[in-house]
Amino acid sequence: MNFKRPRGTADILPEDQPYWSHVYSTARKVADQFGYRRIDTPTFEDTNLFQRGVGDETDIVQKEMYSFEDHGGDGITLRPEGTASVCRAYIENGLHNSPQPVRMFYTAPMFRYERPQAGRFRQHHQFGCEAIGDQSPKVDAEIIELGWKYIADLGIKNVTLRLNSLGDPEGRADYLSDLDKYFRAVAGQLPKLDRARLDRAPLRVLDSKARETQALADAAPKSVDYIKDEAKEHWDELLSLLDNLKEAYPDFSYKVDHRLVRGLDYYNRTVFEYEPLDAGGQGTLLAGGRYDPLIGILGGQETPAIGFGSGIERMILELKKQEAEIAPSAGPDIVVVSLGDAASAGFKLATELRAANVSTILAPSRSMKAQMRFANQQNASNVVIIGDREVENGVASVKNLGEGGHQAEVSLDAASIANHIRPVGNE
RNA sequence: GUGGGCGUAGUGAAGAGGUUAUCACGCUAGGUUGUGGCCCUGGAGACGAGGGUUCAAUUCCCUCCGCUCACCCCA
Repeated sequence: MNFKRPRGTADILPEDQPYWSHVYSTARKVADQFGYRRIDTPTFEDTNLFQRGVGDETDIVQKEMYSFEDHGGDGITLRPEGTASVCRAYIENGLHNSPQPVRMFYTAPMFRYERPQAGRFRQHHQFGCEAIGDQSPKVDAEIIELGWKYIADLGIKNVTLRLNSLGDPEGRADYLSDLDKYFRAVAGQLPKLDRARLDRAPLRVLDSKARETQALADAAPKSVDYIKDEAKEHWDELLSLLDNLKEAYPDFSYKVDHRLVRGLDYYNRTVFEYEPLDAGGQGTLLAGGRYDPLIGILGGQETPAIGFGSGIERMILELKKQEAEIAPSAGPDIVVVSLGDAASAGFKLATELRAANVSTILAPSRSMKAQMRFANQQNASNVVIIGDREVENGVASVKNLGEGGHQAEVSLDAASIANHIRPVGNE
C-alpha cells in the first residue's frame, strides 16, 4: 500500500520552486516598498476566533473548517484565512499602542475543506496585507495600489479591478430590503438556485453566474446609491484617489461593479477584487476590503481596518497561463569531478570550496563521462577535475561549461580555484 | 453537497478478447577505466481495486477508489 498526499494538497517540487520564489520575493519587495512589515501567526487558532471573526453563517465556518478537539479538550481550527488571526494578534499584543495605522503582511498556508478544482485546494497559500487603525480612504487607495503593483511586478497582465461599496451596517438595512423587494418581484424569472439564494443571502444573488439572473442583477438597486454621509464621502474620495493612480500607473483602471459582494461577513464600505480579463471559474487573484467592525467583534476597541488576501497558487497558475518569464534556479558554481584514488582529495576540495562560499556539488562516483554529464545536468557553471595526475602535481583542471569550454590548470587549493571560476556565458 | 470527463511505466501517448503489452521523453549502465550538451547500444520500470460475463480479460459489464473539470463557495 502506497501513501498518497491528501486530497486537495500539493507537493511543490524543486522544478516548480522558481515560481514560488518569484512570487514570494515580489510580495516581500512590494510590501516593503509600502512599509508593510511581516507578521506570522499560528497555523491553528481557537475555533471561536473564526466563528466570530469570519462569521458563523458563512460557508467557510459552516462546512469548510478543519476543526478538532485537542488532547486537552480545546477547540482548535486550522486557519482558513488570515485576517482574523492578524486582528487577534493586533488586539492581544496591544498593537493599538504602536503608531497607527499598523501595516502588516503575511504569507501563509490556509486550510479549507473543499472539493478541489482548478485554482482551488484544501491547502493553499496566501499573501495578505492588512492596514489597521486608520479610517481614511487614503489607506483604501493605498491597499488597492499595493495589490495592483504586486500583480504588475509579478508580470501578470490583463487584470481588471472591480470595486464596490457596501456602506456601513447601519445604513445597509434600507438597501437590503429594496434589493429583496426587487428580486422577489422577479423571482419567477430566477433559476432555482438563485431563488434559494434569495432566502438565505440576497446579496449573493447579485453575483450569480446564471445568465438570466445577471441581466436582472444589472438592473437591481445599487449599494452605492444607498450609502450616505460619511460612507458616501469616503467612497467619493476613494474614487478620486484611484483616478489619480492612473498618472503613476498608465495601465491602471477600475470598474465600479455593484454586483461585487464578498462572502465574508466582516466587510463594510470598500470591497474590491482583481481578476484576469478572461477569467473562467476560480478567477479571483486578489480580493479584499474594509472591515471596520471586525476588531470590535473580536473584543478589541473599535478600530478601522482594511486588507486583502491573494492566492499564491492562482498567481502561479496565471503566470504559467501567460507564459511569463521566470528566472530559473541557479546551478552550482562548481561540480567536482574526481577519478579513482583522487576521490578523497575531491571530497576535501569540495568542503574547502564551500567554506569559501563557493557553491559546490560532488559528482557521483561514476565514469568520467557520466560525471561530466552529471555536471551538465546540474546546470553547473564549472567543473573541477582532479585525478591522480593532478593530485601528484598539486593542481586541478578547471573547466567552464559554457560555449567555449575553456579549461586551465590551477593550483589545487580553494582560493585559487574560487578565483578562477566564471559564470557560464561570461568568459 | 451536486453534476460531467478520465484511470496503461516517473511523464506524455499507442494498443488488441488469447504466448515475452508498444513508442517517445526521463532515469540508469556503457560506447575499450581522463572530458559534458548531439549520437549509438543495453537495462530497470505500467494495465487503480474488487466482482461479473467468457474456455480465456489489462481489453466487455457493474461497483468502489482515485484523478480532473464545473456548480455551490472562495484566494
